Amino acid sequence: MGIAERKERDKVELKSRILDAARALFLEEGFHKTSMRSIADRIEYSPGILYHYFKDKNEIFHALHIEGFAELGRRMQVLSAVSNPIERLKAMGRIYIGYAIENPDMYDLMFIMQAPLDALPDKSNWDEGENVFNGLRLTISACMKAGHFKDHELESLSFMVWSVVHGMVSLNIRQRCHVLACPDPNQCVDDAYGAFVQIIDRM
Amino acid sequence: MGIAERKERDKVELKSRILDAARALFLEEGFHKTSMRSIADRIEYSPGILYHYFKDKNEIFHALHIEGFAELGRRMQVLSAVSNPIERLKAMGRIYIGYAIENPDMYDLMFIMQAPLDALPDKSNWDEGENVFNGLRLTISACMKAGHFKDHELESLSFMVWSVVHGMVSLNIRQRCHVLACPDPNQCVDDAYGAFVQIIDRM
DNA sequence: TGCAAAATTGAACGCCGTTCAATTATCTTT
DNA sequence: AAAGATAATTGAACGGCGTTCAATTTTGCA
Repeated sequence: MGIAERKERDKVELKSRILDAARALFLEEGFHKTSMRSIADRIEYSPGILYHYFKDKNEIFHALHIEGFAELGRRMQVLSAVSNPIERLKAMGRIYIGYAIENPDMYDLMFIMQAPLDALPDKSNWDEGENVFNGLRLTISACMKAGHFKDHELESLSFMVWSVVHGMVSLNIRQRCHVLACPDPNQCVDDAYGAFVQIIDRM
Repeated sequence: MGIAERKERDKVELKSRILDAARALFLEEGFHKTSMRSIADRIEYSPGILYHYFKDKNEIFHALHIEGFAELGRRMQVLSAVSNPIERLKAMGRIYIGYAIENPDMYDLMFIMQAPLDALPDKSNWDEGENVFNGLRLTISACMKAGHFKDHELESLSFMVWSVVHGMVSLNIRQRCHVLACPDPNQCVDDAYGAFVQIIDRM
């Protein structure tokens, strides 16, 4: 039955063409201008077709947000080469921040917007986020086993570390950093992360 | 000219009735369900009237976001009674977090959403945010004068501290905290802030 | 070739923010 | 008190949105 297989290939192909169009529009024009109609326009199909491949708009953006996590995970892989857990933790932060600064819209989709989460069957099952946070948890756990962060609790400390980096980049992405004296947003984040690293180094 | 004054009063009154309706809808139903039509419905006027009192929807939400900052500022006033700068800094964080947890939608509007900023004539003039950040800056500056945070730079450290608390509450508000072991969001934030305070206390 | 099944369409529904000519209400002047 | 001017208010209309679904076209098979 080669035909059924070819049909399956066609379906997969159109699905990925839809995602290509959605991704391009999202990165070029932003979330609001990426409408179901504009996606359909770009692939030269009628709007209705999108609903045979995705339940709704949220599901399309959920798929895109998974791509973002795949890329972030890829970047995190270099960390396996860093054996010192404290160095690994610091490098992890730099990678996280680097991804956010280089892909602000993707970061926004992954960690700020509601859309991708609304496509989740069960809200407490955000696997993509869980993977990233687990990486952080493991690294901080290794730091503690190596004698750092005495008198701290793993979970709270992990969440606090995540909060520092998320706070910095999300304040930037959502335009709240004009209150800072430093005019260059990237510089602000680098400096503030530097201050955080300095603190970590003394723990 | 009592008539002109009464007319002025009427204008102000209707304007605040519009804001009352917008505020109520926003807090009851969220941003998306607070449409110009639903606001107009609630005050029993036609939709067009809103545009004689506000330039657009963003301006309405800008006005609401100012109310939020007024309340946050009011809460911050108790800090003048805390003379020890480190204690003041720690209390400031608790007030900030408390406001965010008790008014998640308002916090979202003030520090996450784009709408209120899009009503700003000049994006770099976000006075409300600047006031809050200045309070933080001054307190940290006092801490440094008292001998804390040696080898740290005021601006970077202030931004980092802001990032910690903003990160914690915004990850909560935008539903990214289900990855945490602790099931109660408030508890997570309290514990993570506790970890941060513990670090500050040793600096 | 004809028929069932699958893929695709595009009009329609009920929303949205915004605009503006037309209408109504109010104040001023005679 | 009437008429005219001014201000306040209306509501229909525009173009857009996400989504649905009967109708149509395309495809695979007997």
